[in-house]
Amino acid sequence: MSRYSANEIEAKWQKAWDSAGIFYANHKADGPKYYVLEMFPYPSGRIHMGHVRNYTMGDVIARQKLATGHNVLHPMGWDAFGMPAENAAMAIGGHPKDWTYGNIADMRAQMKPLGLSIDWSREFATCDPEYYGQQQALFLDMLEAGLVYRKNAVVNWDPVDMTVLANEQVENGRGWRSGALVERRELTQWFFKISDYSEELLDALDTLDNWPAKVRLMQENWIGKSRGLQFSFERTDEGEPITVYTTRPDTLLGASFVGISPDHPIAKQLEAKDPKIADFVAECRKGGTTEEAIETAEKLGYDTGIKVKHPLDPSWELPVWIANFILMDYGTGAIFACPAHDQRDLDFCRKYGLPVIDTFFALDDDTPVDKIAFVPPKTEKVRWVNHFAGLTEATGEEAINATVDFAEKAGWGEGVTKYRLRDWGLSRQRYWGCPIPVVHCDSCGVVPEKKENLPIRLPDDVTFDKPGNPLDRHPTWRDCECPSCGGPAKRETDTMDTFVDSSWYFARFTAPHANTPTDLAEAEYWMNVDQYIGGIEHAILHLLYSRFFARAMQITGHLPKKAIEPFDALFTQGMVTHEIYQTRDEKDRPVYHLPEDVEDGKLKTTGEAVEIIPSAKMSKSKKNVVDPVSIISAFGADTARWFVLSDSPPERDVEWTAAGAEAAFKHLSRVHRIASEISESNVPANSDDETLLREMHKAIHDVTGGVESFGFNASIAKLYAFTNTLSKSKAGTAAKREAAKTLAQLMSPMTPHLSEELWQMLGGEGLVATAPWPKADEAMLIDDTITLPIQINGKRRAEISVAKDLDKVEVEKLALSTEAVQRALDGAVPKKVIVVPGRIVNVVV
RNA sequence: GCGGGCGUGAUGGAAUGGUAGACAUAUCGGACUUAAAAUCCGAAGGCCUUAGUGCCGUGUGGGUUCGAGUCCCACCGCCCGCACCA
Repeated sequence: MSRYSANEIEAKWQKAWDSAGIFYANHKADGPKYYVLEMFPYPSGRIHMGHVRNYTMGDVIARQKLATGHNVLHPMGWDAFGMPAENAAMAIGGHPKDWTYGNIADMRAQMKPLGLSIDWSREFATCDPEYYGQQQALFLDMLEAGLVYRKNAVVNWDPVDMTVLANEQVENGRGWRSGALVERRELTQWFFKISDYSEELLDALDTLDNWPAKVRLMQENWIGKSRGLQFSFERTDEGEPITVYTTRPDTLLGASFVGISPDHPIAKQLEAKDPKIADFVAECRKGGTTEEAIETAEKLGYDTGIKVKHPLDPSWELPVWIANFILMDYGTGAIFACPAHDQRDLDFCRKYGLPVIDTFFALDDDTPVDKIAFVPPKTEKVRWVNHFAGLTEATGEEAINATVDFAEKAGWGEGVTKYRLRDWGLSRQRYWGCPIPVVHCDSCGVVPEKKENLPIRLPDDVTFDKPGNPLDRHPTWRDCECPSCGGPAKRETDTMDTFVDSSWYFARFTAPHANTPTDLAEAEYWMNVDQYIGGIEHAILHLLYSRFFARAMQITGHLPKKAIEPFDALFTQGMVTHEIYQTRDEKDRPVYHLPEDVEDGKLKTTGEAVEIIPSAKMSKSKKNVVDPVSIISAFGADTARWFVLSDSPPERDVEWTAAGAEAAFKHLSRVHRIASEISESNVPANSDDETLLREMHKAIHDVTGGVESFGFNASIAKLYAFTNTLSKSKAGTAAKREAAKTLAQLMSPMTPHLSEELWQMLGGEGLVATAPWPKADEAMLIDDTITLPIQINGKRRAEISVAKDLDKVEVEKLALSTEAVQRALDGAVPKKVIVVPGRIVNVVV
């Protein structure tokens, strides 16, 4: 009898799959297509367990679809541009390109042993000129279609590194690398017009039935639709009226002052004239635009001296303040403040001694607002001081609608819809990204590059010894000819946000070698992605940007209409976690230890006891990482795959434990041993064959159901149970052989190598990977005789054994005749008997 | 503050409104062995001077139902997302 030696088996079958070429996605083949995609990795250099879990899930789907006769597209690529490569160049020298391609080679080598059913012929990296050149072509088409534009925008600026920082790169108001205080700076940047699609992107969320509700909700909140009243305050001087937007127009009679953003045009005018205002505005601009910076900032205001007239009463004058908490890029950059019914406004008015006017009262309480604002509820009745009828009872909603109607009829305001979603700034002052293909010409201005000059390649001869963008100080790269007038011009040195790279890669996979961004015929066949799998951390940005790009690519003729929503189904998987092992150094600072250095709660080296901190996401800094490569060499890829799928539901986190990994390995060894014994046994057919056959069909049914509904843990539980059944069965060899072959097939999406080995051992034809997926026989799923529990008043009291199709009346008779029911009835007639066929009997006494 | 999710044995978790705890881990017992490992077999939610197919039991309290872990309401706890958004 042979032993289970995973590494040998795995190498052997990977070779067999390769030479059979079964994972090449073939457009020409018969059968329905299926496109399964996992979010592609950033080439950091090492794969981690999170990758293993993500790609294994996708692989289970891909392999099961292959076995059910689909043409499967299951590609892999690299999200290869980005800051870490430049940081590595700055920290350890070398070139970002070499670092990135070296990492890709390393990671590919670590990934291949997992035995994923990937069509490697479609592999690309976003830093390949063939890829980013097509991205530049796409950019030019979008520019032509009016989907890209340039404008000034306020950004986080790191004065030491001399670059724009994303909000995520600002920590406590300081640049994450330089530690310098971040400034807000206005720069001319390129933007995608994603905000034009706010309504469309919001409405279409309703069509994404196979997306997690949570993700749809997060996108809905991010797009942030609101309905309100927009109107202008006339000034008492001759200046331009101030337009404000409010979602609570019903509080208009509680107005205390009008506030404008420090970036509002009026503030800018005043800034030029009045040095005090200039100082104040400068003060406001300090600090980043991040949530944290804003959260901790004190509310600051400055009275401009300007007065405006209340729209309902021209003799009522309100002061105009500049306030640091008002954002220029939401609404109109100006508000009217109602302190009685908004906490933020109340705090501000108390600080600066502005009046507080109540316009809403609770039904049973008319105490004036003191320190806590009373926010009128939208759906409950409150008493309201209204503009036309004095005091009335109304819900907030009624009050809002009444006010909008009133303003529109009176002609001084209109109901408008606003969105929180802002245009997507794509300019980055970095080297390692896709160059924006435009040039700046003194006589022609901003001119798009000619398509025949694409790709605009990144120069290789760059240095990272100074901060800032190396493209800016490259001696010759910037210099070029104006594509329009032929005169001397300068290339744009900003590169694209790396989110652009990942916003269309799924489309490129359908024709990765085309000399246009996509090949429409291929896209027509393969799109949409039938199943997309990735982390919840991409719930908003990546997925929203991709949805926008799918629309932009249709407008520019690069995707067919059907791909308006590129991902038919989305699954967000949980993380892989591990306990953290910690000791303390002489200064009581924590020292973390790798799991491989700890045994029985003690350090292997010194025997010192470690403190065990509850499981958390695997991270290098806490050292609670397990290297997939070492797991694969110790137990094999199938064990790693089996383990990451078992125990926890896929959307939840799974805790990696050494014991669990060993148990997975033991189980696979056991299956190997059982199959091996069967292949060598010779037991004649007998009465247990039928029972085993029924169990087999139940297993087919349950495992298939689990795989098709992302219940991998449930499938695996059923596979354990079926293995136990098979192991204990006294059935004849022929029946056991069939059952074992089916077991191999059912396991094959999870443990593809072992399954091939078992399949071969048991005399299966060809490769199990391409053998038709077994079908459950419905008739075999219900036993001839079933056990029915008998409840009395909803409590289980007895059970009866009945034929599966026994008539309801007969079942009732049988149930009533049981001793427990007779005892409970004590001669009385039951009030009611509920018989749920095949399920339960409930007797109400 | 707003929005969403989750609370089940020692642990991970299972359960279209129908036998709660499948399956696995850890634990305990037995077989095999000189012994251990491996393997195989088995026990196992809690309670009890009545060991009974007895009572209790899915965060807490109510409700709907013949029947609730599952549906509804309130509360407690934990987790996640968003947020000076007017």
